Order: sequence, then C-alpha cells, then structure tokens
Amino acid sequence: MKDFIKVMKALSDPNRVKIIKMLQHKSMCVCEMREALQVSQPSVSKNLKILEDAGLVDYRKDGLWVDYYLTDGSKNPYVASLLGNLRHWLEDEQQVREITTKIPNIHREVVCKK
Amino acid sequence: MKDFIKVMKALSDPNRVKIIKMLQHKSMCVCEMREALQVSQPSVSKNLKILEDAGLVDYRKDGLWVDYYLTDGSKNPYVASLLGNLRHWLEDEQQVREITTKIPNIHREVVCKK
DNA sequence: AATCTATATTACCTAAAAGTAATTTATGGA
DNA sequence: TCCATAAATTACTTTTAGGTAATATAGATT
Repeated sequence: MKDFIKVMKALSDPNRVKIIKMLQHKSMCVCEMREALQVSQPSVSKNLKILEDAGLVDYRKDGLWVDYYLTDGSKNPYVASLLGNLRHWLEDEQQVREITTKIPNIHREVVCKK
Repeated sequence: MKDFIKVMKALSDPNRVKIIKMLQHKSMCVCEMREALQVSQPSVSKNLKILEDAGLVDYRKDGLWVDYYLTDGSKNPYVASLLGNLRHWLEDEQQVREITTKIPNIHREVVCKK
C-alpha cells in the first residue's frame, strides 16, 4: 500500500508531472528544470526527491551537475506501468507542450550561471 | 492536466483506495463502508465525493440508502486504465485483505441502525 | 403531518504539502 | 588552499487535506 500511495502522491502535483514529461525527452540537471519550470532551485530539488523516493526517477552525478532520468520502474511495482502510460498521456496538454518545446533551447552552460 | 491530477490525488489516500478495492467486490452504501473502514460517516461521504469528482465512482439512490459503485471510466480519460490496473494491484496487501474479508459479514440492515 | 434514519454539508481543528530564502555540502579549477 | 558553482538541506510560511462533531436534507413509515 505504501508504495502505491507514494507513487500516486508523487504524481499528484503538476510540477512533478511536468518533470516526468520533460525527462521523457532527455535527462536533465536541476538548473535546467528550474529554468523550464520557473520555480526556485530548492523547490525543484525537493520535488525530485519525492519522485526519487517513489522510484520514478534516479540520477547520476556528472561533475557539479546531477543528471536526473526516468527509471525502468524496478524499484516500485507500480512505476513501470504508470511511466508507460505517461508516455502517451498528457501529450496534448497545453502546459506540457509549452514546457517541452522549451527544452531544446535550454542549455546548462548558459542557464546555470545565475 | 486537471483531470489527471484529480485522479492521482483521489488515489493517494489509503481510505479512498480501500473504498475502491471494496467496490470491486460489490456496490455498497455509506454506512457499510463506514463500518468496514471504521471512520466517521462524514469522512466516508467526503472521500466518496472526491472519488466521484475524479470520475472513479458513481452512485444511485435506493430509498434511504445510496449505493456507490465503480464507474466504467467514461468521465475521465485516465480512470478506465487505472481501475483496470487496480483490479490486480494491491490484492496481496494485508490492509486490503482485512477489509475485503469483512465485507460478506457487513449487512446494511444490521450495521446502519446506529 | 410527524418522525425516524441514511447521507450530505458545515464548521472547525490539526497535520501535511509546496513554496521561498538562507545556509550547507560537494565538486572542480585557479 | 581558496574560491566558485550546482545541488541539497534547513527553517519558515501559507495553503491544502483529512478527520470529527454538529447540523441540515431527503426519503420512508406511521
């Protein structure tokens, strides 16, 4: 039950869902997501932690940057199925489109010097 | 996005998930669920409203009783798939088993006179 | 009509969630 | 070693969620 609730809670916030939808396109670091979402850095970090605890995302360090990416779902029995659905779900949402079209124009070398 | 968030929120509370799992077995009235969940009647009503707003459950009146049942998911594009998954998800959960084994012993004629 | 009963609604309280600002930690380069 | 930078953590604030008690509503029975 706990695992299930954790994933549902993780996916019941718009900014976290947007993070998932962004990561479907490419792995990203915190400051890139901060730029795309237009929220503070701690807010992004906190939301990433919630997604990580739910087994939805994982990260690898790359120097100063931390690259987040979607997991294969092996840490939580509900994740693989939900991430699968989320591949096509919400693709037509205006809010999602707005963000994903931003992605190609966000480069960490530019965006993270703030 | 709103529809999606609404369903995720609805499913991110243990009592509401338990209601869904109960309704997989049979339609039930508020007082039966109250008995099974051991919470107050207003709490059950409130949670049912949240599930209804998300398009997960619907009801029909039967005299004084109100029978709640799972929808076919036609009111929310994410519901059918999730209710489908929830048919097998959480079946082995202790908390769910405890409640569903109670159901055959709960009869509204007995339980609702309180 | 008067009353009983199942459910909904309201008012209220406490706890959890989500955000920011300030601070700390960790990595890389001069 | 010292400094700069990306991310995490902490402290704090405001909003939201979930519970109960009290009350209102609606259908059934007399």
